[in-house]
Amino acid sequence: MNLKELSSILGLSQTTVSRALNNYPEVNETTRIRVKDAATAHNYSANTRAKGLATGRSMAIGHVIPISTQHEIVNPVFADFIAGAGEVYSRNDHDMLLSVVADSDEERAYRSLAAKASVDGVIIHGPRENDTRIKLLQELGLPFVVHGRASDEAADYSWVDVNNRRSFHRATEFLHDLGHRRIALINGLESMDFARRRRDGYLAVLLERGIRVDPTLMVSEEMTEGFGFRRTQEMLQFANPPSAILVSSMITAIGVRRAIDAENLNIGSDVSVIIHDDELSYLRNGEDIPIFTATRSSVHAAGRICAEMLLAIISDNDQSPRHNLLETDLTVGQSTGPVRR
Amino acid sequence: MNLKELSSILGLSQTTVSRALNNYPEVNETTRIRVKDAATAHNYSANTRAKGLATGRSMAIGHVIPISTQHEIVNPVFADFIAGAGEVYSRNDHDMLLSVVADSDEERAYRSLAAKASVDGVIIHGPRENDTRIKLLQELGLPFVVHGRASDEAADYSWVDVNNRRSFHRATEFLHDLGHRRIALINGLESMDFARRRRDGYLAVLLERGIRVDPTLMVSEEMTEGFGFRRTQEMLQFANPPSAILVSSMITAIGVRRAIDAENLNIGSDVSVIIHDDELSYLRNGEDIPIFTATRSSVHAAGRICAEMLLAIISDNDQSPRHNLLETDLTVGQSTGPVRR
DNA sequence: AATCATTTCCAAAGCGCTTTGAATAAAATC
DNA sequence: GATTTTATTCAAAGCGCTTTGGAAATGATT
Repeated sequence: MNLKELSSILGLSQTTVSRALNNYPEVNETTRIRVKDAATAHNYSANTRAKGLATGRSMAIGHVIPISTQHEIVNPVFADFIAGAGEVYSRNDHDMLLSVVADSDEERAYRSLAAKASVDGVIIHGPRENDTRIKLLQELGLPFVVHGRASDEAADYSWVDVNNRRSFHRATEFLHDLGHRRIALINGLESMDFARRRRDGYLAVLLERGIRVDPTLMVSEEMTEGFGFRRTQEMLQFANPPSAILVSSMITAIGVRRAIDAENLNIGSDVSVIIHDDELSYLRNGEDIPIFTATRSSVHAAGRICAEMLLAIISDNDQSPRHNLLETDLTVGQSTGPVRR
Repeated sequence: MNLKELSSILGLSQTTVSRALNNYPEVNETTRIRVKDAATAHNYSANTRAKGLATGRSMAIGHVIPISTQHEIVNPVFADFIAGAGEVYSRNDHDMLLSVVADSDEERAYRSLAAKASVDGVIIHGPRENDTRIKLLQELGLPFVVHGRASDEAADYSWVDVNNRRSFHRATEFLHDLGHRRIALINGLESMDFARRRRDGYLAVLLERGIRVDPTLMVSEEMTEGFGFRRTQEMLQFANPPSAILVSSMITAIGVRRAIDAENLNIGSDVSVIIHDDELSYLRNGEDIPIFTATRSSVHAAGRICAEMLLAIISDNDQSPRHNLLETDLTVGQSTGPVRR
């Protein structure tokens, strides 16, 4: 069923039928209703590609996902972000286009999206050190929103980010206030911007409060469960082990917990733990009382906010950069307590 | 940059340029090279929508994802599946189109994909009891592959599935051989086909070996961490608690472990645990020696296999159903041991 | 009744590509 | 040297839609 058939059934021109369906004013309301009913009855929807060709818009948003496990992206956090963004797209009749590409092909993927005009905009995930994507997209003239920020990018651009620095600053202060002086940081890859900011927040407190920085208490890697387990296990063997641990992800924290349990130590009393909690649907931080004391910020909501911002930029046709800095909650759970003397 | 511009730059007709780029034989090799070089130089790629309109193909595969947390889909397993499928799509110049929709809109989403002709095929995730999607897609004539199977669907269709029944049958036997008689099953939602099959495998062993089925040892819900924790905690309070637990997911198993640890019991010696391990990138089941004894099957690989099957169906233009039943490995880890007397 | 403004509808052009059918040039055959 | 084949190239139609620039019909105004 296409426009031609539908309009001949209705005895109307394609013009009128098209206008009726797209809610243009210059069509009689009676006719409009008749047309819409017929469209429903014959299960007609305008062919995406033909419509796109005619309007010059694709009604789709692209997400380029590097395949490598070196990146933070094929991880559970991603599923929740995508779910949030996808909700917004659907609600606004947009499609979500995912490109899973090898790391080396990332730039090419963006160029191709732009050249083939297959999307109206893109979301950039997990900005890194010396990220070239922002500059590239500005050159390509493809509207975009960054989930996160790129510290060493001079140009202004639209982003949605969590206040990672303040978040970890507060968490570190909280631990210090409880008397902890040996505070470890189990961070994400510090080539990722968010991880750098978290480290900065952590280091700032040590500096402000005159605590010596111990590099053996700072580790940074891809945020897997195994990483959390291994590094915690190691640290607990130290002559002077940490009394508190700051962990960048729920996933990693699960490994941290496993290591602490394996040593027959108690979280909260023997070792305090604060995590960053993205509020993952499938890995909730407890029900009423949080399991872990946490800096909390919903990545699902972040997905929604990014998508809304991007759609607004596209429809307003206003490329002037927008920003949204989300603050985290510091929610106290059962995993922190005063330092043991 | 479009075809018209490019061909006028080259002093050739659009026909020739198009044919050169699409590797048609009726074009001089010298010309082809000249054309391809120019295309690269001017960063030309054919407009997706125009190409699609002309060819009648979208070069995209759709995935419809119901939003509700009642379903198993916005979960970490999904991220790995998508990554696997996406790899295959990229390699074959296809795009992946994600539709995140409310549960009630699922059917409409498929109809719309078909009517708008925006994809060449779809993957169906997580078939359920009385799943209507298979029938619907057959009516719509949209090629598809099901990840999983639908027990109560009479019609034949293409699927890729794990041998869930045999998998849990073997796992249950393994526990029984170790002397366990009180074996609990912490399963996914049993409205989901895979969960039903796992239960069947489990129940078959009890029947075969003359063990009384205890309904209080069988629970079924969405596979979250919290679910695993709560139910394990409850069961461990029983007068006659389980000595072994079969868990349908790594995520749930993390909660199970938390509950066992909280009781100061030891996994492997006090309580044996076998999980189903999807080999999630971010939640590996240990490095060399598995943490959990597990029935193992990579969901990432399943994504690849589904995608390959679907692309083959589309390009061979052969709708005759194909099947792929994947067997799991039963890998012994540190979480199982002989029953304590 | 004549004029003008509104409302409602339509024919046709155009979006950027592929593909059919034909034309031209070069090579091969007689 | 005339004719047929083969190798290259091209003009134009068509994919299914939107949108421009009328045209026809209706209603309001003089």
